[in-house]
Amino acid sequence: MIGIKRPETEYELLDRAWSIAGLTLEELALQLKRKVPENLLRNKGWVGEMLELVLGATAGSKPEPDFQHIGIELKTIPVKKNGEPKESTHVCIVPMTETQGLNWEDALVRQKLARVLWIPVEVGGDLAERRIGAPLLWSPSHEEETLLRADWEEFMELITLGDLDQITAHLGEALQIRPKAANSHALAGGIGKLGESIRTLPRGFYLRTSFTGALLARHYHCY
DNA sequence: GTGTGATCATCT
DNA sequence: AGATGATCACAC
Repeated sequence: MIGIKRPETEYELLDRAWSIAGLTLEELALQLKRKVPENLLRNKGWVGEMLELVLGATAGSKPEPDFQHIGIELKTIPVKKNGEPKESTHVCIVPMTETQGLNWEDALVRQKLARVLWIPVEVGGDLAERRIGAPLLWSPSHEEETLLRADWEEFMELITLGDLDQITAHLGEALQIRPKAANSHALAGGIGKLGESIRTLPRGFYLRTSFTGALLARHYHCY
């Protein structure tokens, strides 16, 4: 069964996600008539792309939630045997031009995180044998949103003031900014210290592992 | 280059 | 070992 048709409701999407829970990646790939790669070294996004396919996400690289018609973003999250995430979670590119007057309410990062379908996938060992976990449909709690917003506002102020050199992955409690580019020589538009246009390294917003780990634990621990 | 899907690999 | 900075593939 290949789920190519997009789910029309939240329930339909969640139902489909539950239907693949427990499958190995090999079993999922078989359903999709794909080959499991040897490893993820040159296929870092492979697991995420398989899940997009089977859940009926519109393949594409548009800067919007995967299932915009029902307001849901799909995120696969690599989890260790103890259930904790192994990696941070990329959310979206960081806007670095025309940022003045940008509100949290309108921020793409808020739109994407407003409702997320988390699909945990085992990490480590043979790629083909890793299992897909139980889906979790999540929206930030009031506390979580407050945290995210505070980080975002701090970052956007630095960007708007041209203080890009002050931004490192050490900043931010829930959200962080790290490079997001083909390589360290890539250039994107930005704002200089004098308000002028500059070229700088493209960056992305990421959720810290501590943040996603806490939200997974909060929802899965009650089983 | 931009933005999607992310994980890799090096440094501390 | 964990986190930070760097990198890989693909569509357009």
